[in-house]
Amino acid sequence: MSKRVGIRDVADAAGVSMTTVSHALSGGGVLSDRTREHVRRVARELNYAPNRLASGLRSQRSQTIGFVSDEISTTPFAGRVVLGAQDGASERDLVLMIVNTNADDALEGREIGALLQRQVDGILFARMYHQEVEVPASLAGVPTVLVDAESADKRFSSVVPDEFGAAVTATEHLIGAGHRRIGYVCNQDDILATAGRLRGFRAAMAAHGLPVDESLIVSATPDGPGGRRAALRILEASDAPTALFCFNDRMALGAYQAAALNGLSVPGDLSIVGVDNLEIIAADLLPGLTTVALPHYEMGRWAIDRLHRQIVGDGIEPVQQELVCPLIERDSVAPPR
Amino acid sequence: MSKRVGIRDVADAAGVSMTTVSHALSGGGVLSDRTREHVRRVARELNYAPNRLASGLRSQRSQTIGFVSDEISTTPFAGRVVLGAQDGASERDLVLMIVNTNADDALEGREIGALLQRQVDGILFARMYHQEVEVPASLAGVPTVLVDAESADKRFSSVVPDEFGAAVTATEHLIGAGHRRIGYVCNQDDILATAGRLRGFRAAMAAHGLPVDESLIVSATPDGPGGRRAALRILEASDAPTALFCFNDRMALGAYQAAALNGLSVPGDLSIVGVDNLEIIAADLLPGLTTVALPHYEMGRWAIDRLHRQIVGDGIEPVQQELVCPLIERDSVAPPR
DNA sequence: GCAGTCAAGAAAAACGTTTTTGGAGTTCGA
DNA sequence: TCGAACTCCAAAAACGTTTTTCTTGACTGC
Repeated sequence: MSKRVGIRDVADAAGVSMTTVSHALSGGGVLSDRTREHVRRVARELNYAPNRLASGLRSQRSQTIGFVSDEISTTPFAGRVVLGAQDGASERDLVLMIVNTNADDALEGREIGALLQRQVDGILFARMYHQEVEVPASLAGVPTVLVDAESADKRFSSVVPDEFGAAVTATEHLIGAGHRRIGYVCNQDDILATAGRLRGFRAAMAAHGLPVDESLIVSATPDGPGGRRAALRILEASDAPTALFCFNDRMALGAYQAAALNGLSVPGDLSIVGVDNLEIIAADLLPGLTTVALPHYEMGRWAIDRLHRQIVGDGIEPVQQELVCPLIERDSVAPPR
Repeated sequence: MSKRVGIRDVADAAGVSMTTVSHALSGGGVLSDRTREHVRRVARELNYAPNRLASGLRSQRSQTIGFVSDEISTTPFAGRVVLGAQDGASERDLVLMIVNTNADDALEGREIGALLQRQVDGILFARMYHQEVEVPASLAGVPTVLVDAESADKRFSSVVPDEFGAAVTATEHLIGAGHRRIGYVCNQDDILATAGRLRGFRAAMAAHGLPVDESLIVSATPDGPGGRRAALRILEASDAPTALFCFNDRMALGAYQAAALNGLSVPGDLSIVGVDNLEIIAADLLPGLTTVALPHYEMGRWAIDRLHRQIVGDGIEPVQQELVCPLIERDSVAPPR
């Protein structure tokens, strides 16, 4: 392993100047096709790979994107968003620098500083649950796209799931199967997803002329035990529903347990639809859970695409984008008895 | 937002040379305490943050670590490893560049190249399931630590879970509760985890003088349906076991389903222990699943720590490290009837 | 009181690129 | 035929640091 091969070595080997090599490889400048081809071949033979630190220093483009997330840990969602962003980045020869802030403002400031010091060309500011955020002041001059998050400051582009549409899709799927009394296992946390899905549920019911029985809407913590408690409450109603729409798949898992405890079979006695398409739960449940997928991967890709255009293209207007949530049909929905 | 403030601005403002500023901030060189303090205060006032591209270019230290993973997507494990690595990195003022190879060798080569071009100081080469790997030739001269992976090439440090110990812990927990006939819901894939846990299971049984009934060891795909199938097979034995050790939590979820299908209650009629401590499954199951946690977070941290020492300290010997897997007790284990 | 150390800091070189400027040869219009 | 315009490429400056080398003055030991 001798010395790393630099642009100078390529220039010498090809019998041209460094300038010419740079132009030949980047496609810039005016060069005869013959020279360009020649240089490229020599570069390939020498296995030349430019030092991006140097090139970034000179050109003020590091070809690197910062990804700031609040918690990458507990859910597999984070991974999907990151994966989408990475795939998009990879296609554009970009690399992602990922930092995690543990929802700690001081740490967030430090980590963003670390990214800025490394001259990232732009930043993806991501949250793991769809929510409203305040964008840190340090990002003022930096191209930034919000992921699974929205800001009151509309100068930032953002991409979020269409929560309202997701709930409409799920509810209409149940209505389409013939259900008329439908319960909603709701999240008790006051986040944008909660409000959006509840509105969607009501809107879908209304659109089909179905009354919403408020006693069939019960809120709880958005996890298995919460779903179980909420579902049990709903099922003890005198006129129990034949179907349940659950805020997410973890709550749906709880609803399965509640059904089992009440001696109800899914989907025979009770149809269930979730949201998230949490592979690990939805596919492993018995029967498989019909659910509405959140477009995590797509959000990651969309965000990189947008960010990249904001960086290279000039004067692109910011956009607030909502992405559709597709229904994933499995076996937890059937016509009512 | 005028021009970015550089080291030259600090020098001018403090009335010293750039050299002095550099030394004052980095702690190197010989400077009087008075000058050092003065420069530091001025730098803070100006909000100076060095350009890491430039400093990396000159010092050949980018303060950046590459993280190469095969698939960050489907499991939440990846997130835990990354989080551990990030926390470790953050403490040392390092940043992680994360790339994903989708288990595609060509892409892997390209992505590693992208990292190397950006002059990462070292690389974490991670797999999402404990397995044997061939380290790409391009990493030959680069400080590298293997995470959740081992190589025949012992010049690389690596960190993996103690699979054997995990199985021993789980099995002994069941034996300690009084069980003597224990089934093993095994993974059919031939990966290191499979072999290690099976050996651990056998060793623990043998250590307590218990016979291993081969018909109580059934392999299947390592997911919910696989676990269900395997558990059903085991439970149809004439002399059914009173406890099941499952390769992972997803299979354990399948075992719960099998128990329910056989009218067995957990843990009254059947005790179950899993591996992974997949929060989403283990905590949401009813009853909560007792399981052995895999040290993903710890592996990430350990790897960064090791890598950092390999980078700064010279001539550190490579180490193959196994990390212990702690038992997480919930409610799926009880004495046999 | 003089060569030799030493402390403190400045000047300059270096890192590996990209970009700007410049220069030699060719073609072209008048 | 002469300058202008163009083509192709090279030389040099620039990016913002760190590191090496150099300078200056003060202090030692004898």
